Amino acid sequence: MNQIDQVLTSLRRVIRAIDLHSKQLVKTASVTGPQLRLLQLIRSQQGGTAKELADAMSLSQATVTSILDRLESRGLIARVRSQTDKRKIHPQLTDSGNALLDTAPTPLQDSFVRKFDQLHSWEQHMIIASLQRVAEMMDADTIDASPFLDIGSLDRAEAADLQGEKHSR
Amino acid sequence: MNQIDQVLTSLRRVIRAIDLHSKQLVKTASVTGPQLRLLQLIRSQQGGTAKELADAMSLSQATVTSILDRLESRGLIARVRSQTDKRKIHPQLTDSGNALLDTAPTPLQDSFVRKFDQLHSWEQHMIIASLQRVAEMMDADTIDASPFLDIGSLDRAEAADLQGEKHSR
DNA sequence: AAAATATACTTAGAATACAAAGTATATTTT
DNA sequence: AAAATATACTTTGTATTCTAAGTATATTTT
Repeated sequence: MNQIDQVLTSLRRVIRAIDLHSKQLVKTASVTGPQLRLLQLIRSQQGGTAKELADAMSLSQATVTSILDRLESRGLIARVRSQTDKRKIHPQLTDSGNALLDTAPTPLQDSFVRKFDQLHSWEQHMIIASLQRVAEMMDADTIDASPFLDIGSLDRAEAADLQGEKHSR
Repeated sequence: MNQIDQVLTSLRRVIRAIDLHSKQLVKTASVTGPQLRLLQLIRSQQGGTAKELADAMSLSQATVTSILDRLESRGLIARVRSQTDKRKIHPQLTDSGNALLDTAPTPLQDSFVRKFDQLHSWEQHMIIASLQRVAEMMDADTIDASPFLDIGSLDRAEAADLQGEKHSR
């Protein structure tokens, strides 16, 4: 198996594990992974707009809309329209949304978190650096066709940051 | 941002990049990422069954069924039932399926492959090792609730291998 | 040989995820 | 001030992904 195949295969395993966990989560916490993560972000980014939440989650606005729909229909959040700019929505946790968050587990399987915590510090850093490297190499691509990307450059973080502004030009 | 959050965030970025690329791919190759990867596996695992393909792709059988449906309806594959065991399906590439594969790009964006190839060998190995480590730590979880997993053990590869046999017990 | 179990696949239903098109509001240009 | 653009969100339509339940065929037990 060549190296790109190994990358592809292990990523697919990871994606599947996340998905399976999300589906397990429904049974214990009665919310899915993305729903739980969105709830957490609504709490931590108090007063944030739907768009800001989408960016923070690396999801499209359309996807966040549909997750908000489900959370709203279950009474976990409320959509509050901004007074100063009526286009904007500020999702707010309801009491039951807050209550659910207080008892919910992590959005990654506990046993993963436990195992990760037990790794040596250098290995944790290696894993995070590798994941970020892959993310940078991959999502730099999505800035249009990015025809003039200087591959040697080290500060990819900037390119990644630009992503959120794709529509602003 | 804590370490688990960094893992979660970079994974989400990677997943999104893969998804966006898959959607770009439709425009150039008229198949999605999963469809293309399935076609490749059908070619390389000549005579394999649907279940074997699902395992190789780390997908459920139901998902492979639905991807096969779409490929079949477009005439890219044919479902051939096994003579010796009529429960089994052996997907076969049609002529147009073969033709498409010959002209299709890689299932990861070309520019990612190019960038990855340009990394130093040690960095490539570090990335692959990290991804596999994460995959092992995550999908070892999916072996039922795995209540008696020895966390200290190093040979996680075995646990991961068992996954494919989940239904055989 | 009949009944019970197991395996391979499909179907049904739900959540996630996207792009593209649509609507409402805000900002900029003319 | 009117027209043109831009932004924020929603709607529509499609694909992917899962589980759970269903169907058909094979294997094992009784």
